[in-house]
Amino acid sequence: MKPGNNELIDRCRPVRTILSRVGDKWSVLIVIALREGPMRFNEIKRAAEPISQRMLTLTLKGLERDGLVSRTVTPSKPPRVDYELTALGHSLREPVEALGRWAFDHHAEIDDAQTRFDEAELASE
Amino acid sequence: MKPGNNELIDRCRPVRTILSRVGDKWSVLIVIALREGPMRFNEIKRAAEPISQRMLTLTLKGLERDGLVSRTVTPSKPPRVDYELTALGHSLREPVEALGRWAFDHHAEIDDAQTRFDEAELASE
DNA sequence: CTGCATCCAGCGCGATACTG
DNA sequence: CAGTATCGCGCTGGATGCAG
Repeated sequence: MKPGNNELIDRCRPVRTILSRVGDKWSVLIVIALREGPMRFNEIKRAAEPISQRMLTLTLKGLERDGLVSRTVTPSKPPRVDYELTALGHSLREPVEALGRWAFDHHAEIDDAQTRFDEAELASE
Repeated sequence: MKPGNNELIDRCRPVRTILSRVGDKWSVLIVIALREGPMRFNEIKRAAEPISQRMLTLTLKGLERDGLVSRTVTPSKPPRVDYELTALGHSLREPVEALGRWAFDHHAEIDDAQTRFDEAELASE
């Protein structure tokens, strides 16, 4: 086996971890929602509808743990919590938006491919 | 509610679909493995270790359905099946590799952030 | 308003065994 | 070699209720 083969996996390990963040159901949506400035919990919830409260909490905590989002509590009454992209979070937007553009540009092709595939499958059954 | 809010979701819907492909556990690994040319089923399996046979089959079928990978059967004995990136599949490599570079460049920062977060969490318990 | 705890259904995915 | 079929566990994620 050529050495290159195993390096593929090794070099991809950290990448895979991050891709699962990016690929999870809500992370990207939240990162994009926060692109123009800080937002409060329920603002994000409305912007990212139909996210459930539970998943918003969990996703925000994950993003905060990864250092992509900062959380600021203002202990007023009622309490106020603002979320904002960190510098790291903003730097992630560039490659993510590139992927978004790709998706936008090609989703018609993908739809077509899927339709053709499904029809071919039906025909052979 | 401002109209802008819903556009966010609507414009992201096709994007989200594609992000789930990209974010799933094996798709990207396979796309990268195929970057230099066609490979046979078991070649990919070895390159993408420790993928299970089941997941390789399913992932390849998904990629084929999306038009990212083509499947060519040579009915010899034993049978031979080659998988290869389509033009669409190759075009996906660019944004994916950009994301990969971002992940590679920043995974140390993310590790640090996670460590700090986890320590802060421990301290407060 | 913000967020955690609990319960619960669905299915992603791995292990294993079998076919052409 | 290249799949398909089946089973089962664990995690994801939704609904609801409670707390600060």
